[in-house]
Amino acid sequence: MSASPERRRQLLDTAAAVFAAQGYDATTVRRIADAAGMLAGSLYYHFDSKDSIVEEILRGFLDELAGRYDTVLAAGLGPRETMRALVTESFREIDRHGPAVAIYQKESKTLAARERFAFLAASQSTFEQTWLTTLKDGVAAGEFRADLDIRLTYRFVRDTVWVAASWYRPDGRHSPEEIARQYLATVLDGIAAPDRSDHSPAPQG
Amino acid sequence: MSASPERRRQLLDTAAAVFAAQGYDATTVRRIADAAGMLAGSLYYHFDSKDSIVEEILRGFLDELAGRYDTVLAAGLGPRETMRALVTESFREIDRHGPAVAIYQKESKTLAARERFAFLAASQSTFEQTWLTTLKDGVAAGEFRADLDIRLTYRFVRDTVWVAASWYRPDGRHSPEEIARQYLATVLDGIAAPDRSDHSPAPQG
Amino acid sequence: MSASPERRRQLLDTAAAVFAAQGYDATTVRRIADAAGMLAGSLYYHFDSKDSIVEEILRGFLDELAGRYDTVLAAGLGPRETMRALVTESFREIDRHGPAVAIYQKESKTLAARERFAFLAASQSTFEQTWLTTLKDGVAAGEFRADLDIRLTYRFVRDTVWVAASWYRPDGRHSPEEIARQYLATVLDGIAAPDRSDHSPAPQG
Amino acid sequence: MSASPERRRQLLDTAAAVFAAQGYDATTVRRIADAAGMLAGSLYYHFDSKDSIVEEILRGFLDELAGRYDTVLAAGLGPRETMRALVTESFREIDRHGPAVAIYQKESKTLAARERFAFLAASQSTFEQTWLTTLKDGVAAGEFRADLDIRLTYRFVRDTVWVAASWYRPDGRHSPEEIARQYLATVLDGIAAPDRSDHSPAPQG
DNA sequence: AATGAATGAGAGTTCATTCAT
DNA sequence: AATGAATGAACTCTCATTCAT
Repeated sequence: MSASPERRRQLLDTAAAVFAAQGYDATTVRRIADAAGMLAGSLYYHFDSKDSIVEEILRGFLDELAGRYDTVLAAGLGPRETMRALVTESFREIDRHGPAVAIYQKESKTLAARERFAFLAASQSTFEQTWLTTLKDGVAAGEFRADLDIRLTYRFVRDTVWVAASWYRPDGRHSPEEIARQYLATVLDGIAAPDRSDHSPAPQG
Repeated sequence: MSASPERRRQLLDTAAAVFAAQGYDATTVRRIADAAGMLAGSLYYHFDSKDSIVEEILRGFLDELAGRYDTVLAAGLGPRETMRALVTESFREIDRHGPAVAIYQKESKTLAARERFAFLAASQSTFEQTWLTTLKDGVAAGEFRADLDIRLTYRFVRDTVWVAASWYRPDGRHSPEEIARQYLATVLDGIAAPDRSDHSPAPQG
Repeated sequence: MSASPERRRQLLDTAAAVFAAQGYDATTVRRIADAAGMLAGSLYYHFDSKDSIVEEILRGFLDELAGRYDTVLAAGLGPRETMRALVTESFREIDRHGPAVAIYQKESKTLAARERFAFLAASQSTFEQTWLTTLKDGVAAGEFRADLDIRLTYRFVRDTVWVAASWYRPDGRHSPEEIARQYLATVLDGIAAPDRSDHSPAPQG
Repeated sequence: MSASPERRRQLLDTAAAVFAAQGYDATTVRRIADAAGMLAGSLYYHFDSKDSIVEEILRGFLDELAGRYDTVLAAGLGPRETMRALVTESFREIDRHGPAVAIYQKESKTLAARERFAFLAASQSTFEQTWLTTLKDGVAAGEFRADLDIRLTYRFVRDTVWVAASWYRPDGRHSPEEIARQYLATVLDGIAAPDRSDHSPAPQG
């Protein structure tokens, strides 16, 4: 259909920004077209449907992220460093494709119920495996606490990372690496001040 | 014979479940009516509009939560215990009104832009103050790390807590208190195993 | 159905006032009920339908008016005096049943198209005959100008009289008889000052 | 190839005819669309709402009429000739835009209560001034009877003129000028035959 | 590559009406 | 005599989509 892949990219970026700001269902095709400086009907020269637009946005984001995660895993770091790297790549992804991540975070649960978006569930499974394995290995290696509830921890980590897409601004004070560092400090070592053995509930012996 | 307020409550609960499952915009009034065993038009005997339904759901949740938070603050606990209590109340709220929380988490940003839902922004401000104060006090009291980025930490805490509403099932394995305990362990002390080489040279023998 | 004809009358008056103020189609049954201090459904104890309410209002008005006109005709006055009497009775009817007249004036054309309201067309025919005869007799008797277009004049007379229902207030400055007198002065003798033979278009010899 | 404004005009004319025939409230948007040979939804490509359609119809009519009246006033004729000209222009307007006038006559009172249609009240005031001034000047100049109730006369004149829109057919026997002449004969000189006994003892030989 | 006009399905909402109580 | 709750049809309006130009 479309001749220029660049135009396509522009349009996808425009659409992603609108979807992220208003929500997928609340976004009309006309609004995207407005933002792109054309009429609603004209979008159909470039894309088959509204669904196909989000699909392409989400696939692009997920493919890229999967690639980054694979690279991290291929490096064969220890669990703690792997986690550091995964988190950092995640915040970088938010930095690069914030709108796509925000859409993913907000809409994937609903979209995944539809056949067309089955790939969302598949991706999620893969990512889940990556994280569960890393956490489990970390516990086995004695790098993470032995009493962690792995699945619960996975959810906490996953959600806090992605939810950042809803407030992160690429031009804000914090670089993605800085946010990742802060985030990791919190998650790895906690926000409590270093232990002075006076916590209220006596530390279970 | 069911008095009006009870029927209203039933309908609100039904609606909340549907909104939470499908998203506000994607939910049709007909679908809510189906779930309630009536026709779409009949809903309008009880409510003015689709908007007024979510509004009532969200107001109910926010009012209740504000009350709980106030009780916590009025207890005058130290920052660490205050945080523990706030988190626990939050997970209990998810336990009681999961759908309402899920709607709040997913839709409030978009809804708050509309005049009718300005109260959402107001509530959020109040909650933000509660958390920021608690965190600041904790740092001042030496209970939380001195190097915390307060705002960033606030966001992490807020988001992880609320996002739990999207996967929490009241009949699941974990009670809200159990989840709160796990969560607090993570956030307060981190997921890293107590490290012998980095800082304190072996915590508590 | 209804026990008390008085209650019925009250309700009809209330309904007539609302219909006259808002128009038949724009008036909801609920609004009438509100004005009557009851719920919409309760009206159906007294009346079969919204249609039956207007029908009763209009029939009441038309029957009464037909009676008055008949009395006038039965008096056997000359055309000029007959006209005077018909006009006066018409304004009195507006005084007594302003809302009913206003509804008739505004809605009868549309309503008459429906089988149920065929009686409107019938009444109108009768009235038309009364007027046409009176005018024709007046011309024949030399009391009205010989060059009158009878049908046109009939319409002018009919419309100006009825349209008064839309602005007439029973408690206003003018009594119905006073308005009738003014009206007749205008229609019979014109608004021009008594002829001084200096009209612009030379009075055709 | 029909340029947008032409299509718009066509659709407005179609809508005006339907509104005039059935009444504004009783007219569904589907019926207008039917009459225009399209589906209901398609109308919304051209117009924002049903309200905006009547608004445009009424504004068009009122603007044009105001222009004609202004031209008449600018001519600086005497009161009697001014009146003649105003009446003639009014019937011509009915000839050109009968449906619009009929809608104005029937619906403006109800519509004017709504903010959007406040312009109706404004126009009416202007027209009222035009007529009151003309009548007053005529009385002062001795062209109209000294004992006229100006406001009452204004209402009679206004209503009879506009109400003609409800029965006037452009293809009927009478041209607008002819109707205006008949009408003026009635209003200016009355329908009574020149009377020999009452006042002037035989007008002009 | 884009426009202008239309489609058709379905959305939220209204409303006359019904009926058990 | 009236209420409270519901029905079901219809209404205005929106929107993704199509297609001739």
